[in-house]
Amino acid sequence: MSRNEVTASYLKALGHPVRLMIARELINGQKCVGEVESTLNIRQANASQHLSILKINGIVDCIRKGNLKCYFLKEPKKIEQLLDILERYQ
Amino acid sequence: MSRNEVTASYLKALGHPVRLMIARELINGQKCVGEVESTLNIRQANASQHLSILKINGIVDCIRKGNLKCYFLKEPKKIEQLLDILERYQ
DNA sequence: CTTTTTTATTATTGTATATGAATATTTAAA
DNA sequence: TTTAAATATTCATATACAATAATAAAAAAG
Repeated sequence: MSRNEVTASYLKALGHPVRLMIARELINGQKCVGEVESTLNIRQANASQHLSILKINGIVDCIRKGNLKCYFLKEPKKIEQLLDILERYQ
Repeated sequence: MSRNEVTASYLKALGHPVRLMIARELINGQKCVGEVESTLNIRQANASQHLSILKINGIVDCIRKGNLKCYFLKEPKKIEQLLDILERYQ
């Protein structure tokens, strides 16, 4: 994939209301799948699917913590900066 | 649309390789549809459709110049900053 | 006016995406 | 080692998106 395609894919991954909201939530710290599920009020499978897309695109990563799998932003500052720019004055 | 949805839609509009490339091209100044078409080597209808999506999402605007319709970035600095952040170290 | 140039729209078709239900997998706890 | 809890995957279906061809519309030039 070219750099343009990689960037487009990254933007596309963020360009879904549920996934964007997940990213927002993760700014405040890591969350396990169940927390994402209940915070956003979506189905378990759906949360897992969206997290998978974010992971594939390098937006999040995860670690297992016992029973749970905790997802976190790989580059939280980057996400914060993006949102700052996107929503400044909006 | 909520702020989250507006932002997601904006990201989604940019999250297509052709549209992202159009945005890149427009950083260097406005282009008419035919120029976009030939620069990116895509069909006329396709260029027009992608430009329409960018316009609907507030990424570009256009002015008629005689025969032509010139498209330009509404917030070129914003696009530049986004790309800077997205592609820093990539 | 008619013709040409440029851009937009429509219709079609194929592909991709999103969601939910059901099931499988993984890990920890009993 | 079974059972329960958490997460992932698969499958089915509905919807959205992308690209093309064909056509329409708008403006300028002749």
